[in-house]
Amino acid sequence: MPELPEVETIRRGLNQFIMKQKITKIDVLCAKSFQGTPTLGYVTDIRRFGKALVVDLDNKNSLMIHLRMTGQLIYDGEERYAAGHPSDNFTDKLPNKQTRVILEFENGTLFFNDQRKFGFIRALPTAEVPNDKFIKKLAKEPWSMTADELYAKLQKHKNSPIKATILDQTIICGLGNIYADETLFEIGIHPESKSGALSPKDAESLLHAASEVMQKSIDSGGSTMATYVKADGTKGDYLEKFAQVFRREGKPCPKCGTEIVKIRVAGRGTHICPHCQRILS
DNA sequence: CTAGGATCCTGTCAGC
DNA sequence: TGCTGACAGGATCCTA
Repeated sequence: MPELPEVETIRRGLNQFIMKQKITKIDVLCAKSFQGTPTLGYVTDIRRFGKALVVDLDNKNSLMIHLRMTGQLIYDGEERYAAGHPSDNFTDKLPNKQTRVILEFENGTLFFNDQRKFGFIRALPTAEVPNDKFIKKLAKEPWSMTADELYAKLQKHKNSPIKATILDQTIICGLGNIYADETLFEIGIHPESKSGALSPKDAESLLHAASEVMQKSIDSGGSTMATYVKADGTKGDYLEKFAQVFRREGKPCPKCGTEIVKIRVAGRGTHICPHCQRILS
């Protein structure tokens, strides 16, 4: 679930709360959620690779964390910092039914919650991080990629719908279901368009839109996540104020007023303006 | 090699 | 009320 902007928001939050702190104990409540051998030490760095986080420790080991669809990281210390899959339980008493791993720190506790158990924490030597089978395959993030590079990849997957192509982290890194829909809306391209139908200029505007959409979300302090449950416990309007099309089916397109429609593309729920987004051919 | 569909798992919601 | 199927902010595996 969390896409690049949410994971970056989590990274910044954790940087504030667990950097230089020592992990004193790790409790694995669900074996599937923790790969490798738990390891204790001081946090020396918190890095992000696409949608994955890597917590480096001073003992030459690292903890790679991938939240997948429903992962949450909630730090409970003097104050609580919660981010990840949005839900009411950000304010729950923890651990709860969805808590899979508990990392104890000197001054607080980090809970890894994950309803569907698709996410995981993986312990590995820090030196092996660049060779990790997931991290190794990641493509560049949109702001680091040239239009020529993207265009070449689109040609390589010319028969796949463009939405499926930009969800593939080995082609372009960071987009998930929300930002893919938002990006394609911004550039007025229908998600079912074949990737090969995009021109080099389309590739350029896609990169630009993807960068802007994700950067805007990061800049708003993870409006999509961290502020979802406000201090008083009420729900924030994290998607409402951000999304132009995502989960806005039945509502008017912000550009032209046509009703937004939900369809299915590449096996995922997909939101479009049928007037602004035409199928390229 | 690419493309498309099933699959991992739990929870919620719409429809009967 | 209780059941059923569809679906979910991701990625991998299997098949054609």
